[in-house]
Amino acid sequence: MRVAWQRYPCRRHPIGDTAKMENHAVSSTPTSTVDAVVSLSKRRGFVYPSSEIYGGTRSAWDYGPLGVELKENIRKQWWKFMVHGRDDVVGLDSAVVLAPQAWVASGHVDTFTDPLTECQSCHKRFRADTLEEAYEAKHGHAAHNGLDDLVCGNCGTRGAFTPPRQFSGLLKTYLGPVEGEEGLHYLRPETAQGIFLNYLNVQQSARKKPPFGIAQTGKSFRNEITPGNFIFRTREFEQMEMEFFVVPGTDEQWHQYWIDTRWQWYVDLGINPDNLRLFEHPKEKLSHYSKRTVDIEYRFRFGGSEFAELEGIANRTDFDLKAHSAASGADLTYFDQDKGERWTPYVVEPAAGLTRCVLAFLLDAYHEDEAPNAKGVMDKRTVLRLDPRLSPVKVAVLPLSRHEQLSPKARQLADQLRQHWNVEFDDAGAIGRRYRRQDEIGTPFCVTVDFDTLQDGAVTIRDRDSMTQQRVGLDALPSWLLERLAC
RNA sequence: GCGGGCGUAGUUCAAUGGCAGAACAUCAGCUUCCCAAGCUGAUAGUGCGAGUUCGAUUCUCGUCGCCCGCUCCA
Repeated sequence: MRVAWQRYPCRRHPIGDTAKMENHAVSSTPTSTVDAVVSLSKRRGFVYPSSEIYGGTRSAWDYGPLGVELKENIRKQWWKFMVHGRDDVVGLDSAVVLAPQAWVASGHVDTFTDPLTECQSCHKRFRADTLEEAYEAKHGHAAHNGLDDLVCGNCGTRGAFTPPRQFSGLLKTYLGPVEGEEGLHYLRPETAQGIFLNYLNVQQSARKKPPFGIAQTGKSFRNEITPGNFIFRTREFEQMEMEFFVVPGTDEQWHQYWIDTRWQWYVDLGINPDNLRLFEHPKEKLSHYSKRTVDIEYRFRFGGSEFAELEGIANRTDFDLKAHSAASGADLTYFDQDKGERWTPYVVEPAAGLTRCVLAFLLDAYHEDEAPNAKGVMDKRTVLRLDPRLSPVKVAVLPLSRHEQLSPKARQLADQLRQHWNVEFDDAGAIGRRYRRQDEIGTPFCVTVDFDTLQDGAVTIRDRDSMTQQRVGLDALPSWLLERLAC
């Protein structure tokens, strides 16, 4: 009944000395960080395969007790940074199912539908429309017999293409009592359009004038041909998007501003900048709405590629507002009183993948090092060096033993701290083991109640990163923690 | 969707056409336990479904899932 929790066969990017391991690709069992994180995720309750007891489903993964904390903490930090921390951005939470016309106007119904064909000789897949366009460009006329006249660019076989199949990236659903074309709606493939549809509402009710932004987080759905790489590409995923409306002509400066600002966000939350890079989309491959797009990529170290997209920062120009204005008849222009002009704002969009962020933060935080165990022997220690703002559990309260005097006292302390933070109480097993358990899930502080506590009213605080201990009085404990857990 | 590889406790691995084992992890208990300590005990598995067979975890087929490639781009 269980989904096979198979290790990635990728042996190219083991932990530690990559170059050394490449020379020994056949030796032992090298483990990539992705492997280790996938395994940890299930074991400790960050991420599970969805519908596992039914054999699983490719479309999604489920977030367990620790995963939901991490995901929500990332969302919270994004919102704090992008909305609460700024005077020029406000929030929104629009519906997942919008009026279907919105997706026609936005271009998604057209551009998310690709006629795919496959060469029966070499099984390589192509978009039928681009093949036909290429033929026409080369020969000056359309192919008389359609795909049958075309030669496979990969293997050279002529006329081996299958009839094109329409492949839509949009997930459909049917609303209303009768399942029919009248009820056809789409699940949003991006949260952005909900923002554009509410542009006028927000602009007027929040009394904002460009430059200003509207931010929204939430689920989006895409009928990906091939989901994969753990939670990197799924058909159901979560986004954190902000549409920033600016005066035309200032869009390029704002675009650069958001590229820099978003980069800084990741670094500030602990991502190693060496694992980040920018990727400039080639002009000919830009999305239908974009004038320029720069991705922030993270070194995920998947089998096929080192870096992959974490966030895309696009200059969407006035494409969306103009398209919705034309299709709906609504006037989405802005009247500039200073200039006495009416114009349609340009839009700069930092669009991040929340679920991708979960993976990036997990991978970047994952460390294996050595620490002496009780016998003084060096032992493997797995530690998630998450920024405390992101840690699922902020404080673990651990009685030194299960002695009848310690556990109740520790429980009491845990209940007290729980009013401020997500706190875990654990009295099962040896103290060293419990420290290691907390290391593995990234808990920054462990508070130990011991026999001295009963006398002096103080506890031992153990720091995850420095592996140091210090004694703090119970009265001073909340403020001590508050100072270090600014969240 | 197509091609290739893979599927045994939570994890890492054994074994077998005839009762599926271990280690670690987990849980319970003992120990004034500060970095996965020790002792005792317990839970737990052949992804799912057919077929061949007296008997299938093992052989065959299908299916589901994972990995690689085509593709997708938050």
